Amino acid sequence: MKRTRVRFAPSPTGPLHMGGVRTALYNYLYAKKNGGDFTIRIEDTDSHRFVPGAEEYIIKSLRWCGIIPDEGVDENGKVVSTPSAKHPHAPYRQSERRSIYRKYADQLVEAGWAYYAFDSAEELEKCRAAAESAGQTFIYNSGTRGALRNSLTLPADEVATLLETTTDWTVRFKMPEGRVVEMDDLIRGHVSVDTSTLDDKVLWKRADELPTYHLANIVDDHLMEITEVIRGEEWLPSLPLHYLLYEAFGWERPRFAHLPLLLKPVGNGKLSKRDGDKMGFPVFPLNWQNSEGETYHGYREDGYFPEAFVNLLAMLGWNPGTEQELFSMDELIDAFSIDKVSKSGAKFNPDKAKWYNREYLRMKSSEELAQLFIPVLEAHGISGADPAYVLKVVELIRERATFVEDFWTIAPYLFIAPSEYAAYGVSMVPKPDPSKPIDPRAKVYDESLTAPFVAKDSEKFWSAEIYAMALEASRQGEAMEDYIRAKEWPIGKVMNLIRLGLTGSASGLGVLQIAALIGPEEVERRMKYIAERLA
RNA sequence: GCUGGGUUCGUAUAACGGUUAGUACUCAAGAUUCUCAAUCUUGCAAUAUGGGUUCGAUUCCCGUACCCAGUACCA
Repeated sequence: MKRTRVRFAPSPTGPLHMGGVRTALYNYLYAKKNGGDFTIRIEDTDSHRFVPGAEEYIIKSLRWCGIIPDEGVDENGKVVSTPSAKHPHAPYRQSERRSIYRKYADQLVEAGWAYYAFDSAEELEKCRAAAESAGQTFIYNSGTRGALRNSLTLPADEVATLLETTTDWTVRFKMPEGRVVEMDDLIRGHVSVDTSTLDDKVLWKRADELPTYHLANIVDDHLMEITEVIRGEEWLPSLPLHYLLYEAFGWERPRFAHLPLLLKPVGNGKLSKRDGDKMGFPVFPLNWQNSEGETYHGYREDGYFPEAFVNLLAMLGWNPGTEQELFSMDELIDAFSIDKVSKSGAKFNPDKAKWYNREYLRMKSSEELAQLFIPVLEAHGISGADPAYVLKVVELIRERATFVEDFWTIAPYLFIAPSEYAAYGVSMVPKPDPSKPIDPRAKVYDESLTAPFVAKDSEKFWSAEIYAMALEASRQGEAMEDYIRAKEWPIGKVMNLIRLGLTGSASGLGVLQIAALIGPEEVERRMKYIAERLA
């Protein structure tokens, strides 16, 4: 039995988005499930589209997710360029493997599976334009190659000269005529394609002496002893070519699995990097800044736990057939099975993503969450917070939080006094009730506190009354509820007013809980402040 | 256009010829409460469509519609 070996082969043309991470994850799960190796190979055969920093970003992203390669371009942050016991197949970057591919391209030409093509890009462009104006599509294949400039049509000596003297020729695959390629896909089952619909793909380019994806991919997968190729659905159309390439080389081919695409949450089409910022969710694992200085949001920076991100990604297009939804990486490895991967594209649901994060947040201990919360507090200018106090806050808020950041956004007033009051809250302060006139001179409450209201106008009597009750009640500390009930005051109204004073907001945590946390002196201070502000 | 792939509640999916078509997210209502969340309970909501095959089709076959991908000297 051959050892299972899979690879994740990204192209460093930009940041890896969540669809790419999912592809890597499924490869990783498959490898680990089968006790095999997960390798990373960088497919940088397109010299024009190389983006600095992209490769590093990809490796860092996968590491954040806990997807650690057994073998590959980078381990522990350093470049692996020369073969070693641990890295027998190095280098893992195709640009560093340049010298390998030429001989395979030539081998195919010698065997009659490929030929040299001398058509310039402009000539081909002309062919395409001509076909298009005739309402057809130009295909470089058995139907057209006889009329084009290549080693099949040109005399041998001219071919030899061109090979020597020009530098823009290519090696093209000679797509056989009239064959039906029968293929098997681990996810889709049997697929067949007629070769007459396929074209003579470029395999190798003299201009930069680099192979194209197709050649490099097959050669490297073979050399690296890959047993299963698990990749995105966009590769399904080139599967016949890849099958034929294995046949041409006489190599045993790996098994293939084409994963469904990740689709945008609303509307049609696949998830693109713009969708996230438009719809308010990240599409990248980590923040990414492009060359124009624009930053794209990352799951990490938006507060997602890597375990939650991995979990939600795993469940997009795969499911174990049970009702379990929460999986650790080890559980995923244990449950993973490629034939449970669905065939259709999965629309990403940001709400569900948040749900996953909340579930993971709830699984963490309050101590751990408090630890994570400290830096958030510091970022908001709260330094040197008492760890015991922070822990109490976390315990009070944890059930309502989705992200660690929420510990701050839900109740900043547990750390700083409110300076503004929500308009809605202020509007809820009771208005005068004509049917229930209050005697402004009643001496039930502290006159110094009710005075501002009484002095202004009778319209505010009722408000003043409530303020006075709230102030009085707030002085009772944690006993305020009993006090209010004993006095038979309208508990909801009084409590809401105290909450407004304490938090600046019309809704939120329990008043008693807030009072207990911030302490009686702070309660008094805040209540006096609101009395002055709203007078 | 052509070639290939896909199609179960709004979303992710379960049901590998026989179920009142299940679950989760979202949404709605109720309970609870000093408010808001959380929580609990209940509810709304799906087999794209037309033909076959079969005693019986979500499930198998064919057509149609729609969606997606590919159609580069990009991956």
